[in-house]
Amino acid sequence: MRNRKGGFGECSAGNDQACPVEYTLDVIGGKWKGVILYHLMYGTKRFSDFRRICPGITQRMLTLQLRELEEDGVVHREVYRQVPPKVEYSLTEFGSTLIPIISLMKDWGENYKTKQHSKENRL
Amino acid sequence: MRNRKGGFGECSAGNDQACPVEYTLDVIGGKWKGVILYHLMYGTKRFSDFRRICPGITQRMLTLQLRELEEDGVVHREVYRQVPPKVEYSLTEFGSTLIPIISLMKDWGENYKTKQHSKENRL
DNA sequence: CCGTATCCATGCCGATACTG
DNA sequence: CAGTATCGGCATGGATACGG
Repeated sequence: MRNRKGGFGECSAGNDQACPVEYTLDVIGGKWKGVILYHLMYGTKRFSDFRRICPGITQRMLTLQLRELEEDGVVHREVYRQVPPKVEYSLTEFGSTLIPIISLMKDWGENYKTKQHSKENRL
Repeated sequence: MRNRKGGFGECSAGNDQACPVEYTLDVIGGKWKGVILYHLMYGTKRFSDFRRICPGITQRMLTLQLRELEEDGVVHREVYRQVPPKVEYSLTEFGSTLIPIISLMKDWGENYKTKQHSKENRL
């Protein structure tokens, strides 16, 4: 189970005591999931909103990542049956429990992305 | 720059205002980086320690992930020139700034990995 | 003990075209 | 507007053998 995208490594493969950190990364660590969750923190978004926010992502990938987040119960998908179609994505109550983590990652990224700590720059 | 492993998505590709969350995920989001950082929180580890802790990871991948963490300045690699060789890995001071995030991810994983929130189980 | 080198299968992901 | 379908390149990562 939960092997869909290759998943993140588990210590003691198949062990129930596998690192809890990996479980979390399995939920939020997808290539575009960080961006998606980050923007959902600030409110409901439509499919086209994400396409505008992240021009780099393809329809295919956006759909796949949103579906996985939905599967994991962190994102809610509300379909309005009308023409033209309208779909709204939002954090579920469960997904909201991720907000402290996303916020911390946002803060950390803001603090350190400008400062270069990579080895080559410290030589 | 920083395109080594495909990286995580950036909103407004090439924009400096790209999501800070993605920068963070780029550092800690590698397939095995979560496990590695998780265990380094509790102290210095040797190469062979990781192999014991994570039987699923190959030497190749372990090396690659450790090198990337070293490149990013979050992990320090101490080589003892002796026979048999001995190499110790530890968090740098910079790497320690990630501890709050790793800890939160650990807590979240522990709290929710047992409870099933995935869609199929909520039907 | 701690790696590197090489080969190669898998599948991720982008590009493109098409549908309700 | 919000997707699905299909194809294919190529990076990711496993297996194995070898080096300091």
